[in-house]
Amino acid sequence: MARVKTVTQPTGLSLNTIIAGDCVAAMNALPEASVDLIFADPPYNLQLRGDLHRPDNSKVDAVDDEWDRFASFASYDEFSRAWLAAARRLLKPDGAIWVIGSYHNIYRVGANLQDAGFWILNDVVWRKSNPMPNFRGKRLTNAHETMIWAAKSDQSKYTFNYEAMKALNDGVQMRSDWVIPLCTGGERLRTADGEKAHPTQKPEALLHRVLVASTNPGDIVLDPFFGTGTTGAVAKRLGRHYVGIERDPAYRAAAQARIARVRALDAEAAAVTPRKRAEPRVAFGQLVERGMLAPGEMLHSLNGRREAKIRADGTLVSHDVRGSIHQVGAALEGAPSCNGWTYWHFKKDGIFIPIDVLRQQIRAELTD
Amino acid sequence: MARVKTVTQPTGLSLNTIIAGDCVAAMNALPEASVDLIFADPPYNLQLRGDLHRPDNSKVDAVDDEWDRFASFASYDEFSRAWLAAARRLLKPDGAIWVIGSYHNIYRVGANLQDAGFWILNDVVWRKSNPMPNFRGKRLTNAHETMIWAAKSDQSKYTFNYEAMKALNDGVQMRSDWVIPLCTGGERLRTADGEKAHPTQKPEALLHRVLVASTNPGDIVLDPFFGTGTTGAVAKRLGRHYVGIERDPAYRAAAQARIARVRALDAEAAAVTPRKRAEPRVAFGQLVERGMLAPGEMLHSLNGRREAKIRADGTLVSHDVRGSIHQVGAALEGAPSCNGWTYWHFKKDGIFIPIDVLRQQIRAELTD
DNA sequence: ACAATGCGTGAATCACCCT
DNA sequence: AAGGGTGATTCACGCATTG
Repeated sequence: MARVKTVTQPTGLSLNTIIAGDCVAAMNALPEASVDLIFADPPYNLQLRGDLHRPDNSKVDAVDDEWDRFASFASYDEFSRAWLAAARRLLKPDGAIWVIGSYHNIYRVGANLQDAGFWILNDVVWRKSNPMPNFRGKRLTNAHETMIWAAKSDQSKYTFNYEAMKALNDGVQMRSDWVIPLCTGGERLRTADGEKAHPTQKPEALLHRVLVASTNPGDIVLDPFFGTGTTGAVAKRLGRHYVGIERDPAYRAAAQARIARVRALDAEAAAVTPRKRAEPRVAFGQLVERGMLAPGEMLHSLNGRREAKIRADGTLVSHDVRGSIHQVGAALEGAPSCNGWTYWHFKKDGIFIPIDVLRQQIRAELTD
Repeated sequence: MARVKTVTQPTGLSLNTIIAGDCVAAMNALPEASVDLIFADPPYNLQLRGDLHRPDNSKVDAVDDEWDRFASFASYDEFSRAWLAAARRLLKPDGAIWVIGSYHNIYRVGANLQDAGFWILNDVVWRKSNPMPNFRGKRLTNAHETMIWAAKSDQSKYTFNYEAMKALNDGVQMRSDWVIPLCTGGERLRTADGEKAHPTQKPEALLHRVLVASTNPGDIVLDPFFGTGTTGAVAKRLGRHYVGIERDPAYRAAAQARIARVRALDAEAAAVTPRKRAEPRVAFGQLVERGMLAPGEMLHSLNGRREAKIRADGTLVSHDVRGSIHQVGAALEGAPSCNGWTYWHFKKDGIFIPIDVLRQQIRAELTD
């Protein structure tokens, strides 16, 4: 993935570039249903204490507190609806979005996101290991931010790399609360005079987990509030394509330079543990055809209480129940469903061995 | 505080009682500006579709009660606006509210709460130490719920017991994420036939922290969705007054009996011993996400004879062996098990450093 | 008596392919 | 488009039972 090179795909999208301009206008200029994932870190300058402006930029007279508040929330909602609608149009049917925010704005964003037809999959708490303390002692230390992960619709077959997340979490399911430190130290971009290049630069660790969880290598990730390009840097490293939109030229320049320094990982390093479902399908009948199991042989449940006879066509029979390994297992257990591969065992030298080991043998041959 | 006795205050409020009826109508019948704190656990509008079974085929006992069913987001919003308006009227000018919810409803509630004029002080994440797993492996484990803490207005001089919170948290500022287990075991109320008395009973530890943080002894706490009375039980124990509203007679009866069994503590006894912290678990994947080790980088055994490449999901690959740091180490050594933290080393300035030193670094951050 | 093992369960928006 | 078959999928903790 070149750092400045612009690749034009059949979608008409220029990949791995930063688009200058307003995010809504820029998104509306891109082809619909062309993007796999959107990561959005929208501004939340609600301006609740200072001057208030209506959506048309006219100033609100501070007559009445209720009206002020309403005007300011209403204009933020209007902004949220506009960019969420543009974002939803860009997503492929099975695409998904992540939005990050704090209590100032996340409730507005979340409600508008639901109203737009997105289907929330999880909300994820970024628990900061090193938050800024509350200096005045008037509230709790604000030690987290919230991310909403949502599919384009409740019909979407969204991407979730379950096994990879489980691996990242030492073999147990990844939870909805993630402990990750703030972006500080060498990772924090600085201007020439040592100022923070961007006030709210997100840690790359956060984007790493987001992209590993919900994209595959080669996917297209759009960030409409690109800032200094954390999304682009992590996408490039992990072998995903990015499209950034940012209106501030200083942020764009910082992002461009930053992403240029990133090296993409080789495919093996970027790879994650695949889902089981992706493995080639093997029919039980194949074990019979190959003589790994013989018609007439008996299969047993692990506890030894159930048994069934193998028939020549790869079905089982037990008393008056006939059918597939799954159907017979489910019927005998009175269960709604049953994975016959792990339920049934054959006997060898007096011990029960799951028939799944035979399937794995065939699969190993297939991938040789 | 007597268990059934009704005390009529100058406010006209009957304290330490459970009012039967619909929460909006009941609240509107109470005097305005008469309550110090409101704790609300409204229906979540879960929108569950089919049945869910565990991998062992047992059925999950889901929340399917009539009170949790709403026709649409619009009708849920209407319901939220109605009870929030009634609640706000009841609060004293310096009063505050807590609302608990999940991603299904909390964004609707939060936005409507802001629109009603409440001023959010913090959102607080209840991190469940023992959540139910995601059985189908399609999402992250939903391991938290969200509470919004808001003052009646941005002018309110709300109560916050900063020092008490700090003491509860081993002498450091209380954060906005609270680790508390689910309500199970002896605390969970059961019917005569062993069923859950209420499907969503909250743990007393949660209410304990809420009331210690944001009320003083003698304060009046209203709970418009009283259920089986967790708020009342904890309020009584801590020397606060409660007013509950609940329309289900079975829940009211269970709450009444429960609160009767509670003994109010004297002030001294209310002090809580700080909990001891176990050493936090650190996943190898966190080192990768944080950039302490890069995907693609090689790890080495101390003798230099074995090496493996790091992948993006925190697994290792060496020849055709893939898996966790422990699994790959064991496989390469032909050993039944292997502690990957001490087995694997990274190379820095020509010397081998065990990856365990990086884990220690993360642990040091977490326990600061 | 105490340790080891097994079982039950919790606010859950929990498939997907092929015919 | 709808229906049917295959087959993937769980963590922490309390409590009861077994050793």
